[in-house]
Amino acid sequence: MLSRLFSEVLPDVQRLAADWVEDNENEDCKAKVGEHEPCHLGEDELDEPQEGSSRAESEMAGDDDEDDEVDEAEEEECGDESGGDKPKKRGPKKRKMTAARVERSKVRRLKANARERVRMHDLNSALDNLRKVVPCYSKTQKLSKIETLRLAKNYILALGEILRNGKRPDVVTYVQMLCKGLSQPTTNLVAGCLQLNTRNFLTEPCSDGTRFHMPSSPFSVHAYSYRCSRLSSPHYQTGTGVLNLRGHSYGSGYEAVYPPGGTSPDYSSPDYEGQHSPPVCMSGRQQESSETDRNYHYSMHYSGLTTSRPGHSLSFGPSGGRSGGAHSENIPPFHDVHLHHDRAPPYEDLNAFFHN
DNA sequence: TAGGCCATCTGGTCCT
DNA sequence: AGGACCAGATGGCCTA
Repeated sequence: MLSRLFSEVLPDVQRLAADWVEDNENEDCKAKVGEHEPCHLGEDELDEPQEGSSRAESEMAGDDDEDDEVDEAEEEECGDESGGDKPKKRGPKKRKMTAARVERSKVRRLKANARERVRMHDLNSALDNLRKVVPCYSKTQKLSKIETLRLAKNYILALGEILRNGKRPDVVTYVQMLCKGLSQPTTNLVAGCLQLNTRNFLTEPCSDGTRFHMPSSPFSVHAYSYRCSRLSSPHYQTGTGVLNLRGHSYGSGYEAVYPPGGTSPDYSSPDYEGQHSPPVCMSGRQQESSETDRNYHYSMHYSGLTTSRPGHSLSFGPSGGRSGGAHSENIPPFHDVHLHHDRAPPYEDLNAFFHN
């Protein structure tokens, strides 16, 4: 089902991400699959097939007539005289389980297990690709499968909405769409990413002197890489990279993707459907290699500054948005912010950072 | 220790 | 017949 989703909904996204991924993780994955040994296969169970496996056993029948002369007793054992309260099974009479047949069944089961492992690894690779193209990506702390799918769905819907409207979305709306149905940690994560992104829109002057590059296309996407050690652990706070979101301290570790927005997410807004979340870890610990840094087209580095506004919504942006707050009051200053402003075509812009 | 997430095994079903 | 796909079961790992 997941693979169908990917193939139907995200073929382009996957293709774009694949270039970046395939040389790395896919190869590793395949290698692991190849060398993986079937674990705990339960030889005993295979030697004595379970009752439920009768179909499988019968499937492999037909090519071993040479075994038919074996024990008549076995036939009674696995015959269709189920007796008792079990309904009589229809279909071809089950062949008796000879030693050779059992052996073949074993081999077939092993092969099926190996195929299943490969299939699941492929599926996981696709999920990894998907993680890289949804907002908030971290190599060190992956979103769970279900959260990745939910966020991807919301992201697609949000982008589709942008396409339909042909204009920049309100950040509040954007956050709401992205966070719909997400767990609290993921909601916090996405919102935190958006907060940081919006800040940079406001604080980082563009090369051409303008305050913020607002491409003509609504698809301008800006990504920032943060550092995070563990998404599900709210207590990872290190000396750097911790900021506060809705009264909680957040570090970073994630790469976020956003359309440009002018207003802030307002968690106190009645429109906000996401759950208000407990603190989520976004540790500022510099865990990843400098090479990883280089790989991210957009990267953000900031020193550990924390704002504490318990019980308050995010509030930033020059226009104030619904929260109406001035970002300078709520946002810790950033140091050494690296932001690239590209004027690439919409879709290139959208995906550019995934390949850098 | 409970709960969440995950990988793996397994049998059933469908398709080629 | 064999492979792909699916869902249930199981056990391991991690975190609160």
